[in-house]
Amino acid sequence: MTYTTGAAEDYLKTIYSHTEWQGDLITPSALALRLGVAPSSVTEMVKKLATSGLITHVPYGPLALTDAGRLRATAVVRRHRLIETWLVGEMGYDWDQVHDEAEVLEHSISDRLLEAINARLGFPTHDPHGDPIPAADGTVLRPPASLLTDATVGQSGTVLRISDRDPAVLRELAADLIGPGTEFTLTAPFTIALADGQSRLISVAAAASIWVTAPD
Amino acid sequence: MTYTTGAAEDYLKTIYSHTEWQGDLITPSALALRLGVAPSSVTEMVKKLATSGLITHVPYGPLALTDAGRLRATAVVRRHRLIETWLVGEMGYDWDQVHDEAEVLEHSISDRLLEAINARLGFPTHDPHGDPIPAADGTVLRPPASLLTDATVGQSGTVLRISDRDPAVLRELAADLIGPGTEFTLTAPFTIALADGQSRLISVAAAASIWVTAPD
DNA sequence: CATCCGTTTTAGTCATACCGAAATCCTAGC
DNA sequence: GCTAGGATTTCGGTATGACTAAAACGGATG
Ligand SMILES: [Mn+2]
Ligand SMILES: [Mn+2]
Ligand SMILES: [Mn+2]
Ligand SMILES: [Mn+2]
Repeated sequence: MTYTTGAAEDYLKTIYSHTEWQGDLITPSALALRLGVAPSSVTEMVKKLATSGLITHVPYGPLALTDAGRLRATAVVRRHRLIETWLVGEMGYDWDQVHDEAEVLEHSISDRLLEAINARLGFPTHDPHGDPIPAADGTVLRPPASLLTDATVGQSGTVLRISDRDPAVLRELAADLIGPGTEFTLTAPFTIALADGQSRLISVAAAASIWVTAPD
Repeated sequence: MTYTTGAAEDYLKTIYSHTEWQGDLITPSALALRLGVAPSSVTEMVKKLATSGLITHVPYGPLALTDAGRLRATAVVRRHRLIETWLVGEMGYDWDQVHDEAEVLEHSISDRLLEAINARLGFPTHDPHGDPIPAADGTVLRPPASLLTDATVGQSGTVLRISDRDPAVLRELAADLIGPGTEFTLTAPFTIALADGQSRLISVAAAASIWVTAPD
């Protein structure tokens, strides 16, 4: 019933994250791939999550969070991102070093401690990677964004977020002083001009991790 | 081999804690009692811990930590107490509210984060309850202490630590402004006179939780 | 030397999270 | 419409961890 192991939370988070920037519902096979487990493992967990009223699932169809599931998922995401923000803001971590620690702590920190951290940080709205921190009620403020790899030459905009999946990418961009808020113009695939006129060559891996303001 | 689940850490911690102030080795039945599990459960865990080289155990005899086991145990205690100190010092917790949170986090926080917390706190030597924080190498500085219930009338001394087992006791003492460092003279079982001349009536439960400097 | 208490053995339970192989479903393309 | 092939589920397991009651055992004590 009140089934909330760390594994279940990770499934919920992954289901939620898939829709967060990609838009469409996730399929069991995509979920298996993302989590690095066999499809049959997904089927099993899906059964438990559906029984607990956290997702809906028509057999052979894609997965969708229920309201309860979305609330639980955003709660985990909220923890993850607040913890990351805290590690960078107060504990001396770099933005490429926070993910693993947050991945563990998001399952064990109490609500009370989380809110204490939140208050200390001054109720931040975004984590170090530019990801919005869901509110306690599950609300998320997320502006339209598109990948730098989908941008056209000449397009200008602002970096909104960097996927924190690949630490090497984060280090590359940190060295280039590129992060959320950076204003740019794409001058070639993938070279960008910064506001101060400097030019930066971006690796393909990095470009595929950078989400920017949607073009007009 | 490198067997370190949360449960195993709790067994090690409990074995260690028993010797910390009581002195003698713990027996399986005492351990079972303290942990709230059946004796057969202890036997099983003891087998695993012994196989992993963390404790020594002659059948039907008491339990003793090996050097490796003691190091692991003090490491967990160190985490527990640093976390408690941090919760009180920076996160607005009262000293009767930190135990449960520390009980969970002590198993999931990383060494790196622990050391960052330690540094922020200025490398404290004692937790909010007056318990010494073991060093990273397992060293513990612990002055001789005895229970207030064992003190004789007229005896003077300083409160060294309060057992954090019972939150109600902690709240009682906080209301009386009694804590580690409080100087006192025992005027009756259990009334103490404080340095400013004020007198305090101490409940039996509280007196049995207060450790004071050993009499000369 | 018998008794009895603490300890261990035995034989299980229960929960969680996996997996591969086989069966089944669904649909896109013919 | 039919069918092949890919996705999904079912089925039968494995593995681990933590726990238990009941029975057998051992050893110190009276
Ligand atoms: Mn992250
Ligand atoms: Mn992040
Ligand atoms: Mn404690
Ligand atoms: Mn303490």
